Amino acid sequence: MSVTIKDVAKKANVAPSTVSRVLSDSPRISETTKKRVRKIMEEMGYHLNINGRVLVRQSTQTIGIVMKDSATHSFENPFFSEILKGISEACHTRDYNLNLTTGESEETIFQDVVKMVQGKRVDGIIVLYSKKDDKVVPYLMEHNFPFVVVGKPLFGANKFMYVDNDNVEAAREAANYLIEFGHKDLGFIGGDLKFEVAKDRLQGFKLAAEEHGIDIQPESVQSIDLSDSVENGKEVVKKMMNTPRRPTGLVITDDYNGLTVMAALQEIQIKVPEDVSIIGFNNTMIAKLANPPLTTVDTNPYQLGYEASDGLINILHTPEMVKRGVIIPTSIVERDSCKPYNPGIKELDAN
Amino acid sequence: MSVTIKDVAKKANVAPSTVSRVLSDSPRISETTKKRVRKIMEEMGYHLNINGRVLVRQSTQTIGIVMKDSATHSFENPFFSEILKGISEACHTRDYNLNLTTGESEETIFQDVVKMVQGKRVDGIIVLYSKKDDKVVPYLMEHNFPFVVVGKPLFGANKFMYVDNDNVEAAREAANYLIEFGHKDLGFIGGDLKFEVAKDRLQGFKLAAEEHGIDIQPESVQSIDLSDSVENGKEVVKKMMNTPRRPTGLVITDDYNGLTVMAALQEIQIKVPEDVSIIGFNNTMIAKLANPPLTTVDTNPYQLGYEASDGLINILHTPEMVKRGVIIPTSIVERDSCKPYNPGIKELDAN
DNA sequence: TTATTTTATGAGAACGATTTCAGAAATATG
DNA sequence: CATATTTCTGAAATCGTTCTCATAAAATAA
Repeated sequence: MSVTIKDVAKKANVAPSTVSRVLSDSPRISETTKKRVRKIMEEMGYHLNINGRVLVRQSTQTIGIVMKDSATHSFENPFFSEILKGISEACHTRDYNLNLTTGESEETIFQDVVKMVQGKRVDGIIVLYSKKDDKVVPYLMEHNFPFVVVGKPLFGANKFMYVDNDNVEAAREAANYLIEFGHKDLGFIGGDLKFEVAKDRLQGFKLAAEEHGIDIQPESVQSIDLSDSVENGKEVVKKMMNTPRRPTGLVITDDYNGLTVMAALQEIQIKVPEDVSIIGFNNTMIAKLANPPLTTVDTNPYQLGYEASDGLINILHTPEMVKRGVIIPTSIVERDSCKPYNPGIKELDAN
Repeated sequence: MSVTIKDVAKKANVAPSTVSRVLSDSPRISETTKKRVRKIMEEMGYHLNINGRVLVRQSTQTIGIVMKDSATHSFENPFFSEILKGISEACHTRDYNLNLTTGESEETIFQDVVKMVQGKRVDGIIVLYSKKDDKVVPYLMEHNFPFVVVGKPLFGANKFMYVDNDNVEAAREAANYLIEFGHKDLGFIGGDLKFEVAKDRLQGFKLAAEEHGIDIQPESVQSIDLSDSVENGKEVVKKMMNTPRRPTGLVITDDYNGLTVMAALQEIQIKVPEDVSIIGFNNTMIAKLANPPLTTVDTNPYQLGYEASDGLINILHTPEMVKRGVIIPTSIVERDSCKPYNPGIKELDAN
């Protein structure tokens, strides 16, 4: 159908091998024939068929992306979009392609991964989460397949590369930020504790409280996640705010959830930041555009993605030179959702 | 390296062709040998190498996604994430793979497309935008490559498939919604007019105004888009609100921009919906979670993506059965950002 | 029983590139 | 001028499948 290397070879009166070498700009071909062959390629409208190359090179030059099951709506979360953007750009500069899993459940995603690996569809994989009892990472390790995880390494930490934030430290800082503002009743609204991020951030939060001799009411530690309905999420918040020692400062592990919290607070007439200060995570555009704009921990999702991608490609090229772990720094970006604690408020509103 | 069809064949004492036929469950192979071969495949840990198949079948079973240049931040917009989710799920049910362009500029994206097409990396392409003077669609048409565009067909409409909303009607309805609320001074904040969506929605907006004998102040029609900085966007809004006949009802062509508008209004002490009613587009989670929750035109992005994907795959399977255009219905979902016009307000705030 | 059809499998040529090995031509060396 | 080197190109195997065509064996018909 379309013009192949052989067609070009015939027309140029050279061997296919020569054409192939011209294609890869081999120094073993003289400039004159290169020019001639290139001209003929142009004339005939030749274009490399990548699949032939893939077969012999045993390399697809594409990397696979594994997201959490879309039941948990990762697509909805701008955090993932940002990571994806970072990955995408790193791939582009290194001339790699991107392949997305399309599975919806944990199981179908796993099958996608198997297909990618065994079918040799991709050269390496980026796993966009870290979760206990997940089959993906163990599978990849077992099969010795190059991969990097964005998140905390759960086991065999020294056996594969990961890119992560220091989430316990980040959460500690977030809590400290509120504490420094004088807040003594702190609340934590995290995500699904099956994921490591959520655990780490909770740990950091507790750590900060402990260090400052603040004790946390059990009711003030809750989790909502994207698989919950918004209504559910709001319920959780309302319940928390309806406890005797309701928090005046909230650490929320995701900007997206931050919006849910704000919506809930709005409904029960609690004002941010006047009545309660909240600090989010990720610094996605959501935080910037929220009303009021959200103070948040910038986890640099773009860079998370970029480093993961770049690191994976490095591993692919020089497997011996493995960067074991990359920790992307976090920083608090101050906006308008936090305020020094105003002792008057509490009594006034208490019921 | 890994076990191939030939290895299995040898061990099972059959020809490679037989193994291949077992793989595709051909009725021409007896159940007994099928069973035997399958068992051996299992034992040897055989797994199909997709690349061999791709080469002979001349089909990759993957479809390519082309987004607007990421300079315009399409990744950031949950609207695209939703579309992507729809595409992803359609692909999954039909067992197709997904390949993303990684280019950042219009030019590099175009090159990505050329690579996809010429390199035979994908069987078909979904173009996630419609834009005048864009090279992608003409290129695909010229090369007779299967594709569908999400957006309005610009030329050769009867030559390719598209999935779109009726954007002029949708915008007309949005404007009417405000008009029915008694708003007489209407504003429009659109996106980049290079894109067809933006044009259509502006047209619909003007149509509604005309039909109701409302004349629109030229200063009340502005555009901001994602490639602008947030600050720029806010400036535009503030300027518009600082005109003698400032609008009391705003149609905004994207929820995302809706947030920008709300942030700007907030800064100049204009309240939504008390002082100005706003209606957004797309019904992304942003709208749901905004403060106040945004009344918005639901464009069903998920379905937009799903239909595009599904349609493309249909085209790939039966090229003769082309659905030329699919129009996804829109509907207004009412939330809290719109209110009947309160004549008092205007005079009160006017300066 | 013989001829004919059906069923089950095998042989081998693709698919479109890359790459090793070898050899011809050109150049350098003695 | 003969030989050794270097430079350039070609032949052919290979990557892992699929698929057409042929054929042996089994089943059916005559």
